[in-house]
Amino acid sequence: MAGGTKRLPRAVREQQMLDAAIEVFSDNGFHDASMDAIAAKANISKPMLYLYYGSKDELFAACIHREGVRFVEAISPAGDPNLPPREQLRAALTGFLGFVDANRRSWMVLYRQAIGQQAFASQVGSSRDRLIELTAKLLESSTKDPDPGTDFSIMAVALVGAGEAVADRVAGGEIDVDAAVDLLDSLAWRGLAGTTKKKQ
Amino acid sequence: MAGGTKRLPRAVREQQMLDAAIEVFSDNGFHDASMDAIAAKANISKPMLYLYYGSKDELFAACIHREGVRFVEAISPAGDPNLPPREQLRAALTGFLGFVDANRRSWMVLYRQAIGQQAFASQVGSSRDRLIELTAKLLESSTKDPDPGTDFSIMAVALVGAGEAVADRVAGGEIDVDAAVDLLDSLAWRGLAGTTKKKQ
Amino acid sequence: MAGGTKRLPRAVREQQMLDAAIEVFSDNGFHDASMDAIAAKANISKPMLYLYYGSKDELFAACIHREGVRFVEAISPAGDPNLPPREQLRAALTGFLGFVDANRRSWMVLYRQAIGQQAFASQVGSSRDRLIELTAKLLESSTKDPDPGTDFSIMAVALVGAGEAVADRVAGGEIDVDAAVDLLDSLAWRGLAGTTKKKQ
Amino acid sequence: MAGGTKRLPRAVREQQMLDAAIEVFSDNGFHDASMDAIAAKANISKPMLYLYYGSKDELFAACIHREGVRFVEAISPAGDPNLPPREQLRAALTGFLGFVDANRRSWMVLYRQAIGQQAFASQVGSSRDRLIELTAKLLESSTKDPDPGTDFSIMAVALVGAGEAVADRVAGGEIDVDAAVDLLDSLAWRGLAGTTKKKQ
DNA sequence: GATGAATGAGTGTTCATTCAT
DNA sequence: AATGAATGAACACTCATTCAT
Repeated sequence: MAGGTKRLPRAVREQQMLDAAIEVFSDNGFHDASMDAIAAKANISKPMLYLYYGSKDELFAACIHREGVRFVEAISPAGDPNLPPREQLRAALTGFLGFVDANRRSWMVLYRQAIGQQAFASQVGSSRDRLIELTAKLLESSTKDPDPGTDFSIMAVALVGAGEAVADRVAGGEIDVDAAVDLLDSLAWRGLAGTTKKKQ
Repeated sequence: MAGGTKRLPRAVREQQMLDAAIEVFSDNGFHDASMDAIAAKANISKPMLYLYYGSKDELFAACIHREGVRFVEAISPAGDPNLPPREQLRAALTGFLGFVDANRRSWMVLYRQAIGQQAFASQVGSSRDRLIELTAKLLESSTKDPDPGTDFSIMAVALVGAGEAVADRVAGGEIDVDAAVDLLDSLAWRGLAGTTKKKQ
Repeated sequence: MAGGTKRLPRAVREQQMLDAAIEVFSDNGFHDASMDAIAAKANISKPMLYLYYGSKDELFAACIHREGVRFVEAISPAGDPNLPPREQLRAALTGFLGFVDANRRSWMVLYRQAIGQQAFASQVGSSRDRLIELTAKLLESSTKDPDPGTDFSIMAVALVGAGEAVADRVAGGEIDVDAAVDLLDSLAWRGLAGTTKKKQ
Repeated sequence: MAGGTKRLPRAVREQQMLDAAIEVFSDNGFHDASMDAIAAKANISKPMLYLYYGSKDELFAACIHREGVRFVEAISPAGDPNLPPREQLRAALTGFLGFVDANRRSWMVLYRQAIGQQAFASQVGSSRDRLIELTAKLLESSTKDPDPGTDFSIMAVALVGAGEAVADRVAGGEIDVDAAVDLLDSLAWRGLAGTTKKKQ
């Protein structure tokens, strides 16, 4: 305890810090998260945080980055080109919403946090943009005979937006992942028609 | 100095302050907006802000409130029950996106800001929830022969989410209001089918 | 109400203001008493306070002054030179403690307040000094054959100090006026001997 | 700058801060003493004050506490039960007035200050109450054959009050410690009789 | 005579950030 | 490699005080 400053390899320390940071950031929001609190939670001294990350902003950026990577990894399997496009989209939705469900606090809050913190909006934007692009491609490849004027990337924006809104409810525990996937899948392919009595 | 700060009636000052506050809040985010900056922008002294609004939080809340009211007013015409439901939805979309287009900075950022500011999330949430409810009713009344299990309010969540995402692009000038309205309208009724070559 | 600004003669207004000021000062202490609160309690506008008293300090000084005068008036009857000195002292004690008992909040707190507020200590001091002088004279005139070196004014300081301490308890309701008078009277003439079983 | 503010051990800094605080509080009174001024006088930065004491109130409380302890220590020797009670009282008076004489500014003003600051009155009150209790015991044990109804604690209140009043004069340099001790000692045992020519 | 409107100046408090060890 | 000690710079908020009407 007193003086038990374990020598840990850099990589481990880094994760330890990010874990602590994410927890504190998500609990308190960016501004109300203090470096003191993060250092305390990570069981290290404040100067270590600065040694590793340079500033609060950079630390937050690192958090967003790590979560963004994890997020993309969670969705990537959807990219399996052996599946038919529609299955791919479904897989992507499942990956996305499953991730949100499994990482409610750490991701959701960071995500919503970061969007509000304009200094980081662009960074979140890049993760999101990758998601949108991926979605756009899926949409395009799964649409036979598309109207030539169709802008799939804007369609993807809308779908991802819908996905995010639904994800909020998933994260809030108001709806479960499967129902959310069905809803979005249906919305994508049939619009409101999907709410019409089936086969009747 | 610059603006000749001369005794104005209360109502005028209030708007002056809110205008300034919205500008500063939207430029800097809630936490990075200082009361000093807001007072300066409003050409008044800080104590006036406190006299009129009591605290930074209350000032921000007042901003959200005013914009929320304006927002609802902008969309309300859509409620005309003489129109067929689908026209109503279209009118609502036009009202919504038109408002965002016309009040980019003041609304968009406040909106995104407020969502990230946990203390205010609930307040924004209520405006948003009203919007979602309204949407849900439109969806329901415009769907003939609905599947009995359909949860229109979750559908509405998704659509509003899509709308917000598209609205971001509208506010960013990346897409124009009409195209956005078409897109969301199409998404609502036909899903991706709407991107298929028409008349085919 | 709205606009019912009664034209009151100056003297009345002054008392009204002082009453309000004393109440607020005694409730909150000098620093935590705001001119706003005083004006509100006096049912007048703040500028009136300034018109009549010039500043918060001067207002407080006026409070102390008025209460000081009242205080001295309450004790003065003791000066009746027809009474034997010891009766005079008893009358003075009764006057003093009776005043404190009857004006707990307004006097006691102001008094203790003012002593702590060094800017006003001297002013309170003057009321107090008059009291001490009076006491000293009583002591002197009632002591037959005094030791030539006796400094009655320091004796008076001690007695008045004892009186104030006892007065605190009177104001606090912990002891009643008569008991307090007996105690101090006894202390003055017999010291602790006064606590010895009588006539035994 | 002036003082070469170099990393000092906690204990040292604490005293440094309290010294400065006491000086500033006693010079200006609680409210008019600014944390800035205290920090400046202590040759440290304001955040240090907050790091060590948390708030202005707590800092003031710490001042009162430290002085209170010193005060009690100065008087404690009087508790030597080998001395006859009357000697004990004399020793206590000497301790008390000697302390006041030696710590004029730091104690006197703090004491008078704290009494006026309602938030701290209770804290001072407790020190004072201990003093009163101690005095009451001394009085009781030194009175042979007391009147059964005698309330020594009220007697003690009066005596301590007299002591405080005299202490003010001691602190003001208007009377020296020995004379003050004689006066109070005499007052306690003989009342005004003590001013009568001795041996008569 | 009376006041609503307005502010300059200051206070306590916090926090990201950096030395000195 | 690691940290306890220290601070500069802000910020929200308050209040006595004064115009302009």
